[in-house]
Amino acid sequence: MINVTFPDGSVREYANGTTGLQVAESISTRLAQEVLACTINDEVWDITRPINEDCSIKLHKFEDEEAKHAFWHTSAHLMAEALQELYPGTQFGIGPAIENGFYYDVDTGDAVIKDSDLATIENKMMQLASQKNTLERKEISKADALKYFADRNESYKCELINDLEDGTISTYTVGTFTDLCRGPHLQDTAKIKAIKLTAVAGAYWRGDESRKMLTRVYGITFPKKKMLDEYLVMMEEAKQRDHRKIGRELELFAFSQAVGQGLPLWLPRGTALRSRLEDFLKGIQKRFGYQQVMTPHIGQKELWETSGHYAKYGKDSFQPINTPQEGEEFLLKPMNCPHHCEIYKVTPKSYKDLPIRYAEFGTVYRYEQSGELHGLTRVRGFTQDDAHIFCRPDQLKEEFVKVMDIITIIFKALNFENWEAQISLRDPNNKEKYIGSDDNWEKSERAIIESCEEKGLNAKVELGEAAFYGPKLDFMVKDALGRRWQLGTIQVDYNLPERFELEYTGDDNQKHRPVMIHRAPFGSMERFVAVLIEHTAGKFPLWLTPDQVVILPISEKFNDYAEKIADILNQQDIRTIVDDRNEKIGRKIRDNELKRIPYMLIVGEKEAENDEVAVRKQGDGDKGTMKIDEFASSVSEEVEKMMNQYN
RNA sequence: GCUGUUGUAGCUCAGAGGUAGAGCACUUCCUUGGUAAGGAAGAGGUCACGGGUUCAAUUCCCGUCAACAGCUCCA
Repeated sequence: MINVTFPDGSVREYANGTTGLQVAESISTRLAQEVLACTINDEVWDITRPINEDCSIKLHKFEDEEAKHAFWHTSAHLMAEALQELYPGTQFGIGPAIENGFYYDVDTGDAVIKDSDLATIENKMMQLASQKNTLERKEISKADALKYFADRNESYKCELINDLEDGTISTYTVGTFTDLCRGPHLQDTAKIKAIKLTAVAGAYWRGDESRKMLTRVYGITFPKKKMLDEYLVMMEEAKQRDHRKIGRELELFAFSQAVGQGLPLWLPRGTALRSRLEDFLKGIQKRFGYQQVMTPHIGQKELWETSGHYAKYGKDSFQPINTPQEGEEFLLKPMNCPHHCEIYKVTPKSYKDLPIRYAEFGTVYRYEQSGELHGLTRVRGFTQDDAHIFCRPDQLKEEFVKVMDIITIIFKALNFENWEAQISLRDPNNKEKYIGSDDNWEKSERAIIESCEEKGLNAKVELGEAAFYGPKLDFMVKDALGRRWQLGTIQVDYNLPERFELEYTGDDNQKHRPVMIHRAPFGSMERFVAVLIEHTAGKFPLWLTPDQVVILPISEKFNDYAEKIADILNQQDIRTIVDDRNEKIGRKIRDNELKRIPYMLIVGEKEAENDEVAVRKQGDGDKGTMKIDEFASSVSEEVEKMMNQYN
C-alpha cells in the first residue's frame, strides 16, 4: 500500500501501482471524467502512470496550466500523426505546448504546407481524435531509441536523442505515431473536441539561423467547442486593441513609404501624448537629481570604434555618412552613451561631484532587419528616454535601486500591473561574445542581482541575454496579443568608462574610474506609446490624453457658446476642442465616443441660458448638468491629484 | 535576413482575362436637432512598382518594394 497526500493535507491509502486516474475515480466519477493530468511530488505525470511510492498528489482539470500543457502537448502529437498520414516521409523536429496552444516543427521534404492546407489537416486530426487512441508511454534505452528513429530516417529526433542521457528517455505512441517525448500526456485523444490550426510559418531547426528552416504549424485545441469559439472571439477583441489600428484611428502616428520603412511620423495628437509623457518623466528625473543634456544625431565614426559598438554592429548598421572632405566619416548615432561620456569629460571630476546623471530624450537610428519591423514597437528611428549615471563603485547599488524606483513609479502611474522583470547575464559558455574583463562582468552581475534582492524584486535570470558590454535588468510587458516587449532597462557598465578613459579624483588625490549605469524607464518613446495604447485600448488617462474635453453644440446656433466655453477651459489648461459640424447630437456623441475623448460637454439652449454644461463621460454616459466653473475645477482637480501623487 | 500570406479610393473590403464597385470618411446642399450613425447630390483609383505571356493583363507568370504572422536578430 502507498500513502497519497492531497493538497488539503489529508492522506489516503491506495494499493501500490494505483494511477492518478484511479485516485480521481475514488473521489468522484465527475472528477475522473475531467482530470487530465496530475502532479506527483512536484512532477507532472500522466494520469495513467502507476504510482509506486508514498507521494503528494494534485489532480489537474483543463483550467490548470499543467492540464492545458498536457492537453496541447497531446494535440501536437495528434497533429503529427495527421501530418504523417497526409505527408508521408515527413521528418519531425520538436512539437511542444506553448502559452496558447501548441506547434510542431516538421520537414515535409519537397511538399509545402500552405495556409489553405490547414483545414485538411484539422479534419484529419478530428478523424484521428475520434478513434479515441490511447497514449502509450514507454521507457527505452538510448541505443534502442537511436536505432528506432534512425530506422525511420528521423535525423532530427536522433540529434535530440544524442543530447539526452541514457535512462531518461521515453517515447509516447498514439495511433500510428511514436514520438520521442518526456510527457506528460492525456490518457487518450477523445478529450480533444475542438481543433483550430492557426498559422503556418518557418522556423529554424533548434533556433539556429545557420540551420535548415522547418515548417512550423501552430494550433490550439479545447475539450469543448464552445471554449474554442470563446477563444476566437477573444483573439478578435485583442486585435481591436492593436496599437497600429488605434494609432491610425486616433491619428497618433503614421508611416510613409516615401520616408522609409520603420521610420514613424508622429502626428499632432501623438506628439502631444508623447511630449506629455516626456514631461512627466522629466519631472520625476528632476526630483531624482538628473540633469538634462542634448547631443547631435550624428558623431564621428571613431566614437563607436572606441565604444566597441562599431566592431560589433558596424556592418549591420546604417553605413557611415561621407562628407566632401576626404576620409571623413560620421555615423547616425545608434545610442547616446559615447556622447554622454564626452560630456562627462568636458571638465575634470572630483569624487564629490558623483553621482552625475545626464538625461536626454535621444533619438537613435538602428538598421533593424526588415522582417523585424513591427508598428511602433520595433522601428529604425526612435527616441530613448536615455540617461547615464556616472558614480563611484560604492554608490553603484544605491543608484541602481533608485532607477528601479523610477521605473516602478512610472509603471504604477500608468497602471501597468502585469510586468515581468528579467536579469540578463552573460552566457558563461560563450564569453567571446562580450567585451570587458571577467572581473568587471562579475562585479556588474553581482550588483544587479543584489539590487533585486534588496528590493525584493522577483526577477527571472536569463543567461546569454546580456548586452555585449554588460548585464542588464529589463522590464517586460505583454501586448494585446500576448507578445512580450522589453520596456524599461537598466544596465551596469564597467567597460565604457575604461574605453573612454573616464576618471574622477578620489579623496586620496588619485585618479579613479567611475562606474556607469545606462537606463531607460520607458525604453523608447515609440515602444512605450505602443504598449500604452494596447494597454488602455486608446483610452488614455485624463492627464495624458491629447484632447481632454470636446464640446458638442446641439445645433449650429450654439457654436458661439461652445467656443466661449472652450476658451474658458483652454485658458485653464484644460485641453478642449469643439465639434461644430452640422450633425445631430446623437451622431456627434457616437463619433466622439469612438475618439475616446474623456469628457463630452453637450450644450444647447438650456445650458447657454445658465452658463452650464451637460457632462457626459466617455464610456459611462450622461452625468447631468454642471456650472462651467464647477466642471473646470473638477477636471483640474482630477489631473492635479494624479500629478501630485508622483511629484 | 529566412518561411508563408497579402497589396483594388483616406479607411474596411467586394470583383472579373475585355481597361472597376460597396460602406464609411471627404465636398456641397437640405435639415437646426437633447445623449452612440438625419437626407440628397458630388468628387475621388496608372487596381503597389517593373518586366513577361496574350489580340487584350489590374486579373495569369517572374522580379522588386511594402505590410502581416512566425523564426532569427535586437547596442
